Amino acid sequence: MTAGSTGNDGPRRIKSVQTATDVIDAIKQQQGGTLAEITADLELTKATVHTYLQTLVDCGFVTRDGDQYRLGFQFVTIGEHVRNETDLYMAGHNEVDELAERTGEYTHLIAEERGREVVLYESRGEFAVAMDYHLRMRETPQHLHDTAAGKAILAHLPVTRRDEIIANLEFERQTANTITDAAELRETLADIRDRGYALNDEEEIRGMRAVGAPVLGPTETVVGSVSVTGPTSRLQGDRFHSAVPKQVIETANLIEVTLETAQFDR
Amino acid sequence: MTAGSTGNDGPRRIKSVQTATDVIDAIKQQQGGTLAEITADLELTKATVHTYLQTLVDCGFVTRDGDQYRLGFQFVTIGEHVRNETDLYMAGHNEVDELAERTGEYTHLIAEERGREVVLYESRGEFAVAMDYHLRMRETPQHLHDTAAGKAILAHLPVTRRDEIIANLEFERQTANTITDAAELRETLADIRDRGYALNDEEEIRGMRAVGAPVLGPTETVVGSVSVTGPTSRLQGDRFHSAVPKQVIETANLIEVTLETAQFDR
DNA sequence: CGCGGCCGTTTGATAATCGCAAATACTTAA
DNA sequence: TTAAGTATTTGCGATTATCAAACGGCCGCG
Repeated sequence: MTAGSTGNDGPRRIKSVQTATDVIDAIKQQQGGTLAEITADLELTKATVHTYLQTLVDCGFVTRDGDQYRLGFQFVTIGEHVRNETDLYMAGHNEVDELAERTGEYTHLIAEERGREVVLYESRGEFAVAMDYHLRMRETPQHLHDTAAGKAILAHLPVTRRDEIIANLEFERQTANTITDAAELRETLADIRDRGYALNDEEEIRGMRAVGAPVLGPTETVVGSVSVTGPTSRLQGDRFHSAVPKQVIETANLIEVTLETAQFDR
Repeated sequence: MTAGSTGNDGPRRIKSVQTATDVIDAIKQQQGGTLAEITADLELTKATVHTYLQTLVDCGFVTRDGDQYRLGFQFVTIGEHVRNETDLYMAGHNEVDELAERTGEYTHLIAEERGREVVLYESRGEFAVAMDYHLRMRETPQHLHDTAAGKAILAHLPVTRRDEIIANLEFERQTANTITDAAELRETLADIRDRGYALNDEEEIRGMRAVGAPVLGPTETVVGSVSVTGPTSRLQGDRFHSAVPKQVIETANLIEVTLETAQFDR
């Protein structure tokens, strides 16, 4: 049979690059492993995976220590490069530091990519206790519907993108408060647009609340968001519904001004 | 002529992955660009580069905004993941923060990979002035011979690796003080081993000094280093040659203890 | 001591893929 | 409208990736 008979339509892609991505993902999820272990997660031969690993080591994406393969520090340095190229990060990380100082809680600077939230920067206020969760959230892009920062962004995206993202949401329940259907989410998003800030009332993690505000660009397009996260015991009443929202919005506005004013050399 | 006649020996590699790496590098160096611009840096056809870019976008390594291609935030999140998997980072970043508080200067936590230094973490003390250089050093792996942290690592690497790295050094002169030949470097490294700490006296950047100490693992293998960097005006006399070195070594030792004690769950 | 099992590595062969050239579509400017 | 610049698609031949199978190294066990 001919090659074309497989019904292989669609735009053309480089299969080897997709395979390499699979290999990288496998290493990432296993937190490093031997050739045999990595191969087990991939529908490929040991020999093939071996060739990919050698190539990725050459290119610096993977390191090898004995028979353990791990992701290379190149991801750290390129990641740093990407952050420093991002106007939102350059304009915002100092403000987010100050917000952490003023509130004493964890603060985050968030961007959106492919319908997920990306933590560009995290700052820890003096009352913020060590948590494991903040590692997870920085490592893996989270959904946009169950965090304050995510909802703040989602609320201000262009309608078409918003609809597209909502349509692809899985609404996995994290806590009793997680929003689990599209209608409820849309209502909440309308509220957020009216108020100018988003709340997360133990919707992602039990015992944790958060306040988020969008950072808008010149043409009202949302470029990201800022948020404050802390235990429900400290985020209550007036502080949760008025004082902290005011501070978060103020920070977001300051970042907006910097974004429009400052020239980030390119 | 037949395909085999090219004398293509050497270990087998996936060419498309190497090409994808070239594409990523081109985007990185141009700080993003159009298809035409990226193609100009690569000995490939526009059509070919186009297919690679589409693939990389699919895989999340590249984002597209209109006709501008940029590296994706996936590098940020994977980079974060790699850092959090690194024992040295988990054991050291708090100590490096404290060192910054105590000295008031920039402090760094450094690892080594492929003969270059990688900035795992940077902390800014209250007297540390904003610098552009610290962005550069975090983005691009630096050589090991012209920084305090680098020399501290190099001094304690196993002889074979050290010789290998020194043999591949280019000794590019950065300032009047840069060490520019292997003999001089070896002498300095011997001193560093005797003293237990490394100095950088305006060898990388004019006006900047630094003190670095190695972080050693259980079997005396070096796993990284810690350093303090500041203007020569503040790092002088006793402070440069005794007080700060003492603090840097203390921090490195604390990290060593944490590394041996703590169980980083895997 | 030698054997079996379990790694990682190499290799031959061929189906499948990549990469170029050229054609096509899409945008903007004049 | 044409023109000139983009980005995208496609046909096709040379190159390459992939698998199976053989190889080599290491450890533990009988």
